[in-house]
Amino acid sequence: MTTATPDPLDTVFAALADPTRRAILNMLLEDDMAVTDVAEPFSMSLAAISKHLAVLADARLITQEKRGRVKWCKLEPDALRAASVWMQGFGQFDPVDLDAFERFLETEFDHSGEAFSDTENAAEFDTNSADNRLD
Amino acid sequence: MTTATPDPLDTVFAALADPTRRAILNMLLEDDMAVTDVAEPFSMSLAAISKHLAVLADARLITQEKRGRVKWCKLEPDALRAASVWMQGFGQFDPVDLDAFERFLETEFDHSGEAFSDTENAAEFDTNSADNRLD
DNA sequence: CGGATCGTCAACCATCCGGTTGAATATCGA
DNA sequence: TCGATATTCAACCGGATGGTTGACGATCCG
Repeated sequence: MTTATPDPLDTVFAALADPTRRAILNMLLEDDMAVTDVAEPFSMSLAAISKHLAVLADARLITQEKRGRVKWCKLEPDALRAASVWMQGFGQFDPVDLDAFERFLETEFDHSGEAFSDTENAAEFDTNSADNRLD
Repeated sequence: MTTATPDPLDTVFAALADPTRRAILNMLLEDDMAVTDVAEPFSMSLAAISKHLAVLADARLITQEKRGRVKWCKLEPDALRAASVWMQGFGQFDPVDLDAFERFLETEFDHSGEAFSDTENAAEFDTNSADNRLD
């Protein structure tokens, strides 16, 4: 709904602030998934996951398309990139420079290392119970 | 305090999810500031700003050092970089669609190539009241 | 048709969050 | 010492969040 139309970064960062939702994004990195399949590894109700997905969709981090009776969830990385670029501004103590960003993408993406921790890919989430925390 | 020791990314993203706090970070990009000076451009109580700063400090986005009776706030970009790295894992997911990305940016950083600095520094914030919101 | 599956909705609950105000603490400076 | 300045603390409030359960509307399939 988003009746108040807040700053897009508000909703993006708020969506990213929840470990369950970040884990969902990691899962969707692999492939598009149905809601039920997204919910499967988590120890929480389907309704809760459905809400999380709604939050992600509201932040435009994912899109959802209903085909038949199953609703497919798809990662939508543009919003993430926007947030990422916002942060890059701090990393380099410089106003955002799209060209520099593009250069960055081209150079840094090829060493396709595992960028994120994969702590959250860990086959069985139980987001509350501190398994997936290392630092 | 942070009694529950949650994932660092939780607190970082949660801290970034508030426009007042992002504005504060932008201000600290310029220079270290005392709490009172941080509060000055905002139309909210000093106590509220003090709380915001505590949130930022808890997320390690800033550090605070008390010299005399004034507490200096200093930007600490390492945490931001960590979050940034996390997000880049998603960036490489796709061939980068810079056009779509740029469109998204425009909804966020309205005018000019000057991404932040002054859009949110605009002499008087009233973060709730829709001045700096355009979408 | 009728039953199983997919997903959301509605109500409810506990907790967190962002803000307020007023009092308290600490330090500076005359 | 006394008053002004800097900052936090404590209590409170309304609204958002994250979770639950149970009922419900669709859709598939035998």
